[in-house]
Amino acid sequence: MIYSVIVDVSASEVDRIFDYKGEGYKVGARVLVNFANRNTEGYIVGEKETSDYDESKLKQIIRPLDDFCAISEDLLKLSDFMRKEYHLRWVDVLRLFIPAEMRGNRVRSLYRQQVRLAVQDSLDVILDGLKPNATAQRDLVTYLYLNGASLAETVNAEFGNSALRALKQKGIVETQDIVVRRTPYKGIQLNAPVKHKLLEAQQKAVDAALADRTGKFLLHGVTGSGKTEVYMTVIERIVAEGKTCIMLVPEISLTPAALKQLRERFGDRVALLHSGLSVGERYDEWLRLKNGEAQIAVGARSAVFAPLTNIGAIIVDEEHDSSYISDFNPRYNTIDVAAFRAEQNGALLLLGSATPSLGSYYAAKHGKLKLIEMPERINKQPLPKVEIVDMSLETRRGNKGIFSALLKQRLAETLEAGNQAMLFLNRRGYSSFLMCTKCGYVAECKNCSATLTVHRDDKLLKCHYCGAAYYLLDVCPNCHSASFRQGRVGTQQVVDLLRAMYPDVKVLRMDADTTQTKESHGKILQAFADGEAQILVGTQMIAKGHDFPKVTLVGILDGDQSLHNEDYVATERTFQLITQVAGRSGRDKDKGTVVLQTYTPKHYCLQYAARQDYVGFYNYEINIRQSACFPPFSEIVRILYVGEKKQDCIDELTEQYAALTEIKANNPNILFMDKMRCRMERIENKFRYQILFKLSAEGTDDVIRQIYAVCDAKKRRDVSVSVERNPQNLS
DNA sequence: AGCACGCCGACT
DNA sequence: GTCGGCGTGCTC
Repeated sequence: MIYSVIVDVSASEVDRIFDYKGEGYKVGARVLVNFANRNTEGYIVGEKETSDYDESKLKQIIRPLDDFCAISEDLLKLSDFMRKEYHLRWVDVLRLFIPAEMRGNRVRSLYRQQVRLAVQDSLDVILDGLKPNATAQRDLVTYLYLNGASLAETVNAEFGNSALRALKQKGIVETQDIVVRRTPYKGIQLNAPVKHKLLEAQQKAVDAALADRTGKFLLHGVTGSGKTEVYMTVIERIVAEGKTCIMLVPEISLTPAALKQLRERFGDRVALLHSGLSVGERYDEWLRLKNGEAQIAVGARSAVFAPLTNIGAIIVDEEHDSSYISDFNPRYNTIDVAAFRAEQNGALLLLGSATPSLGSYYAAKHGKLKLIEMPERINKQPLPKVEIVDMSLETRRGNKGIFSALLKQRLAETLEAGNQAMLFLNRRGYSSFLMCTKCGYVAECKNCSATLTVHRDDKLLKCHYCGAAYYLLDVCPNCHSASFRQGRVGTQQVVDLLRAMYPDVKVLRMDADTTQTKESHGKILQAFADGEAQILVGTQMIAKGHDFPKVTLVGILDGDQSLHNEDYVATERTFQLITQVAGRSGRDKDKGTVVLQTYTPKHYCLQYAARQDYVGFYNYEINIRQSACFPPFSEIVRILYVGEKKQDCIDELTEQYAALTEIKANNPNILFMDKMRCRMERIENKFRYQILFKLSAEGTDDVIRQIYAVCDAKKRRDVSVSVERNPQNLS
């Protein structure tokens, strides 16, 4: 038999099928092959009788790499869809489907010695055969008789290693190597699951979803409306029918509390797939899904590739979350993938959010998704009151600080009442730039076209694009003046200011700088939940999914920040962010308030966000999108040219632009096309240029294929050309 | 991606 | 003379 193999080398030059000879392999299996004179791992993606290549020159597959077929037929089809849809290398897609450490044999199953009785006799008979003074041996035998087979390490710890050795020699016990599964969070204390009676709205939502087992649904439920319970009930029902489920959540919301709840509810039937697990744990959880020991996969976006068959439901929580869009290598949209898998398996797809993405809500409005609404909070609690503060008025009144008078007042009240506050500012560091007041010099990164951010706690200037760090300047390198002006306030400075204002109040900060290690993230949240601090200052990572009952005040320090980007999604993202941050306030009995500071208090986005009026915002924004012809009324495509040599990038772009101009000439689906430098012309010492397209919303498959073809024909080895469909940021 | 092959500059 | 720079081509 001849097998089509994709070798596990991520380079476009070898991302094509190579034929090998072999016998008895399964399509989808991982194999070892000799490629270009060295041994390489590969994936079998097809089998055939004859090869187009000179068959006498075909090499033999060396051996299989696993004792199972790593990639199912379904997933192989999905990989084919993805590589075509997103123009990805086949290997890069296949690599998504298996735990990373399986490649290069860096992880394997964990084996442990198990001890068991080797004889069938009754306990008395066995004990009779042992000397009365051999107490350890007698105890061990009794233990095994009562408890059955046990791990050698447990037994040895209890009865000593010599007892085991002696019994083994006598043939009374035997040992055997067995696979033990590494279970994540084994230590957590599980309580009996709390079964909430579903409220009417929840029951209706469940019924609606289960009424069509192959339907695609958008569940729009305000924060606190109890969506999680709906997901859980759907999963329970589907699993009871003998099918499997996938539930996707933003990585950040997989808190220990959420995991505990899942384990309590579903026990061993759930497998967790996320970055917090150890390598071995992740592999074992994957295997449990693969061989059917677990039926429910829960995890961040990559869990959409869970090795399940017979999937009955795929649930995507917080479907608007940007983490579902992988924005580099390999780029894909998790929701598209989920929809494909759902269709492939005849499963139901349930997308849920309090602030659905505009595209999803539009799809729901036009019948492509079935809309389920849950407009009320569980406890009928009012949503927090949002107070908008006009910061320009504040400045005119002489307050040049970052805190408005109202925020200071609310903060004082909150602390007075013994409650907690969260302050949100989507800008980390101390201040956004450093400028010499005398000559106007601004500190810039030497690898990127970016200004450097001041980081006062480690006395550094940092580049937020490439991570480079420089010593904080005492004097201007240009004119030697020692007087500097600082840019806009960042989280570090907010903390400093708060500490100066309230010397006795504990303040925690959570941003990319304070969460560099894996656990630090959870630690900060836990400390805040435990009341170790009264104020938490953070970037958008504090916005999602955490439930702090004592928080009664949320301050949004710079509500404008993300609003006035040239990006067409900026308004949508701002709305989602503010709604989410605001949702952190007053989750318990105490009523919450939100102070929203802005220089544009009349902006519709902020007005709707303040009223938590999603539908109002949607109607307004969708009109803007329509009149400006932005998604979902069109598709934005960008081709990105990146390379170390500026002229090479420009030359490659120019040539391809010429070819594309011809395509555009007779293609009405290309509404707009232009070439330009990127907003960040240089990142990490590489130059960046782009061609931007606006395509009509429908019937663009053919255009896309032509664009891909032009890109594939690139001539320069050291210029990378990539295509992004609906890119999330155009930096 | 790697690696071999091949063709021009400055060194013991 | 030759060691080694990196441009180019190939991998079933």
